[in-house]
Amino acid sequence: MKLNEGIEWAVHCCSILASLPPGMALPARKLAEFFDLPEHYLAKHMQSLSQQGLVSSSKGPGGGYRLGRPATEIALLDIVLAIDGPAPHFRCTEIRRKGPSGVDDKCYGKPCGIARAMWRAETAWRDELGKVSLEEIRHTGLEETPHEQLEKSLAWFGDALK
Amino acid sequence: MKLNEGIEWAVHCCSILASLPPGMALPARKLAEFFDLPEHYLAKHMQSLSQQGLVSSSKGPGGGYRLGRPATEIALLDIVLAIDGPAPHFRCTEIRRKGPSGVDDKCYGKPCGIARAMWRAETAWRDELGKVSLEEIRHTGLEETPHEQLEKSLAWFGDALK
DNA sequence: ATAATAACGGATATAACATATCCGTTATAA
DNA sequence: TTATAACGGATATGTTATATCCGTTATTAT
Ligand code: SF4
Ligand code: SF4
Repeated sequence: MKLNEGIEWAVHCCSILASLPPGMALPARKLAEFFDLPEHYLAKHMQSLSQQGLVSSSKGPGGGYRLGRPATEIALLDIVLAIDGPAPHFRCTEIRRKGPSGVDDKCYGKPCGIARAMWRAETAWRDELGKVSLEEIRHTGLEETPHEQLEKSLAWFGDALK
Repeated sequence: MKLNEGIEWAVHCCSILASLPPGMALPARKLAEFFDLPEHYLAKHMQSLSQQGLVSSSKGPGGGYRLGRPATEIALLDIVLAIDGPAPHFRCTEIRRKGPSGVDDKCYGKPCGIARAMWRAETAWRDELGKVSLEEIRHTGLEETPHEQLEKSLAWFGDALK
């Protein structure tokens, strides 16, 4: 199993948006250019974020994306779910009731212990992602980005926003 | 993202093997029949379990699979990893160093905060799966299986093992 | 007004991966 | 000797992820 690559892209983009001066917006085209990503495909992911309200969009020249709410109120989990969708990773197909020993569907109430254990693990995963705010991501990112790159980025965004 | 369906199959099969009388073995053919699964594909998954030592196999008539060690010493995590493989679900592609602001690779030491957060969540997931033993799965399964199905299963396996 | 920008949704095309089958080989028990 | 069964490799099929393309609408700048 492999997680959608778009998750990585989306988190990076949100982190950039979180550092944007208030009132400013960045179009998908610029974000794609900055990370060297396929423009139209990234745009699709940005639209997913927009549908979830994580970012707000504005059309036309000077338009683009900005955060939909403060970075302190966006969890890593929100971004992951926006891209990955809400479906649980483990989906039981009820094989217990198949085959020669299966009995009537009515006899099976709740999902079995296997499914419950898998879902517990998934809940632990989500909980952990829920604890991390975009603001933390942004802050850590800023601290750990090489100085030289920070300067180049600032200059580049300066041009882009002009 | 969707987890391999084989995980569900494999856990169910291991749970059956855990209830097998000592010394007995079940061939993949019988397991597939019992759960109404594609025989050859299930066989592939059983081979994965075998490679990891979770089950031991014996060839020839009367052969098949049995547990490779006591059910108390097999974790749900072991089975999941045997089928799903050891690779982490989140794989960062280092997009931070791409694009116009990227600098030399030497400047990036450890993985960034995004990757670390994603991996922390995955660790939480694995930890949760590591806490569940196959013996618990088996026990819970036995308790929650409808009476009628238990009887049918016992009869069916009685014939199969004869 | 007009032209350029940009989000948006839908329709593709392509690549990657999961699912499933098939085959030949080896080992082993009846 | 025959039948069973695991094993590994090759292949086929289906489904999902990845990526592009198009037409439309909204908005800004000229
Ligand atoms: S609910 Fe449990 S027993 Fe039923 S198919 Fe899902 S995992 Fe198997
Ligand atoms: S290590 Fe972090 S910054 Fe680098 S590509 Fe992975 S997620 Fe992005």
